[in-house]
Amino acid sequence: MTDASHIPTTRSTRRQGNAPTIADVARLADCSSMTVSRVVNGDPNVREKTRARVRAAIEELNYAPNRAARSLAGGDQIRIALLFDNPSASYLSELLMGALEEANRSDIHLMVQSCEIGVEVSQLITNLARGGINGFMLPPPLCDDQAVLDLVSSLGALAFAVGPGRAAGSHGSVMIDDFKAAYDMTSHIIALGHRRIGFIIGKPEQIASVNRLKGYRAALEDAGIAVVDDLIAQGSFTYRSGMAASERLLAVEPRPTAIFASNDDMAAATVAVAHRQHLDVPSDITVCGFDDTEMASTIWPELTTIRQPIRDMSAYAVKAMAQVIRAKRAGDTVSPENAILPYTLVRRDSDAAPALTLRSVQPANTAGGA
Amino acid sequence: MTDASHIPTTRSTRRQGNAPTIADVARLADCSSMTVSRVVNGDPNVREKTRARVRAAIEELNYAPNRAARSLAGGDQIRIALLFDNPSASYLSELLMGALEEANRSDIHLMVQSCEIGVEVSQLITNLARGGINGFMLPPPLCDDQAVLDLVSSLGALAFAVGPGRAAGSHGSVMIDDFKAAYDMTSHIIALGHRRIGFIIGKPEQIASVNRLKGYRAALEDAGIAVVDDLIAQGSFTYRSGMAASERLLAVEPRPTAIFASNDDMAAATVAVAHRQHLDVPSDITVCGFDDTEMASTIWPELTTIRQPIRDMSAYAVKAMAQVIRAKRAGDTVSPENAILPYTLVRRDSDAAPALTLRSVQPANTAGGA
DNA sequence: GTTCATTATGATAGCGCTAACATGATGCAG
DNA sequence: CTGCATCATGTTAGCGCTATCATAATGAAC
Repeated sequence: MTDASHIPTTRSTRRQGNAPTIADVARLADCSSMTVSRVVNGDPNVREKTRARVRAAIEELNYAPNRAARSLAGGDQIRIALLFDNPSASYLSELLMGALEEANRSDIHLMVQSCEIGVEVSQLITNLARGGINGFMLPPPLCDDQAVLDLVSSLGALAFAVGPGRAAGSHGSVMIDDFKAAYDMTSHIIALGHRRIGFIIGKPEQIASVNRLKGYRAALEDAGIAVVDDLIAQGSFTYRSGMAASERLLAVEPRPTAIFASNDDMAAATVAVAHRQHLDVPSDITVCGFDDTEMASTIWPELTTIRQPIRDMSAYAVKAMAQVIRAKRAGDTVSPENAILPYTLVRRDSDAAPALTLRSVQPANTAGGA
Repeated sequence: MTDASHIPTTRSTRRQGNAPTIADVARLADCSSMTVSRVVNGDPNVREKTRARVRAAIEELNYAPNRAARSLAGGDQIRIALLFDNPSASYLSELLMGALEEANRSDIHLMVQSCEIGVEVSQLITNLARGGINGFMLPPPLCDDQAVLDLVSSLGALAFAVGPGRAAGSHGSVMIDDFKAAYDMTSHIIALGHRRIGFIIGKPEQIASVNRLKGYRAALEDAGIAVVDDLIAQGSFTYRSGMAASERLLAVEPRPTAIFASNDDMAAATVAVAHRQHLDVPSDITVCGFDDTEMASTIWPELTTIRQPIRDMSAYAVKAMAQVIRAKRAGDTVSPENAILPYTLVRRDSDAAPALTLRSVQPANTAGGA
């Protein structure tokens, strides 16, 4: 038999699909595959004319680079694990969407890992880190756990907190300004004309809770409204706790005309309790939430709330992590960023001016408090 | 300069991290990398002794195969797009978890794509298919859209429906038996002693709605209970529609002692309406839902509902799609399966025996209906 | 036109793995 | 002990892409 191995077969045995390769594009554009690669990756050193030819060829063949090959050849594959303990579905799906999208875009291998917090976590993290995970993306409550953060660092991996209570130093983080958001929401309620505004605190262990409470207090003080302790009730972010807290709040005399809960579940519970007492929302009482979870826009009336850009946050996290990891590999020492992303106050149907009293229409920025 | 290229350098220039490769394992286990590959992939033709040595080496080095390299070399890379339009977060996150996990396990490239249903979808699908996507995983409402299904098939890709109203022929599907689930739930309520059981129908376009209604009717009939049209109200799966429907139902005289809503949002709305009318759930009225979304276990009382194994369903879908795609490539013609996965009736705190009447404790399988 | 710096393109060699084939070891019939 | 099937292992050649270096084309300066 004669040697036929050098005859250029269009498709080798091992080729599978019919997806065009970089070589196909190169052939059509009459250049080397390297040039195609340059065009695809935006290398500036390609003549405009060549670039156009390559672009046309890509278009014609409907070429898309093979990710596996790319990351193999590229060499600096980045592996990030997204660990989560918080089972809130709406939070999680937003988080996933942002992270997946960015990971896909930047050819980053993203592992999604559920884990129960506790003893197991450290084992899991250790295994993952030794298994080649370069970075850990940590949403709450994991990101508020210093032990977890330390463990990740000690394993030489990068920890990145998404939505932590406060930005810590050594690792990176993205978050919103909880204080300012709560301040804004409270100010919004005040601007509506309310003076007796109840507040439901979140789980005390989560630092965000404290910041939100502080924002509420600061807004009242800045508006010259006395902070009444009876109008502040402890909750724990659950619906049940929101029911108990709002029952307490609604029993206070005179009744508050607005209640600002530290998250949407507790706000939803407040609406339910108000309804049971035949109080209309918002004409009898304004109820505002925080987080803009699915609950907020499901119930009726839909809640005015603070929207965290969770999707952007997780996308940001992935991008920032990749940057840091690459820099680390290159030998540079970059200190990871601690970014603050903008929130939005989403106004829906659960807030209104208080019913009885229209005294002091202006924001009342004048007198001192109690 | 002398040729040094054959000197076995431990790390070439292009190696990046320090992750061990198959070659490292082979060296340590004193065999060829091919043998390691065989062990990793479970090829039976490896002597037990060798296998043990390789296993030990893998353990020692903490070796994990490089996915990119694997799928590059393996050749038959499978690319699946998960298209979704339904923005329900809890559904989505479950769906994602299952799909991601399975995709990860089986080295399948999963693309997650949000899309608005309508004109755009066909463009998107066309682009994806021409861009090398082999299969489309379609949750509702996409999977009930025959045009979408047809388009995917016509592009030579595989369509796979997750939770469609009915199993269609040409493409694959996973679903639960909506009829049977609704039948079971209704029977459960009947077994509790209820006779006047209201039902809230889902969106009429979704085929599942019809099946659930049929299940409800059948259970009543089989129990010898007359189906009363006044006790059946149309909803559309939203909270708002659930409120309107349950208000109608609760106004019927004599009042139903139980209401079975076709999904959890409408059931939650029913609870809210009942509470507003100072009806206790479940002592005054039993309320049951369907789907076991996050809402079901958030509100108080937590809802008795039907749990779809969404995670398992999406994992199943990925696995089944991979199988079919591989078979197709191999030239076999497999007709994709239409699987029915088991649901569970999750009993929580929103159901109880009816208050006043304990007549007919037994299921009453006797007399004919109206 | 030569020289050098710059820019544009190409050739080559892998990235880490597995398919396909080749070879070596083993067993068992004759 | 030869012959042949069977099992166990090794060799080789890619998968599709990019890093790296080499080379060719271009322009600016002398």
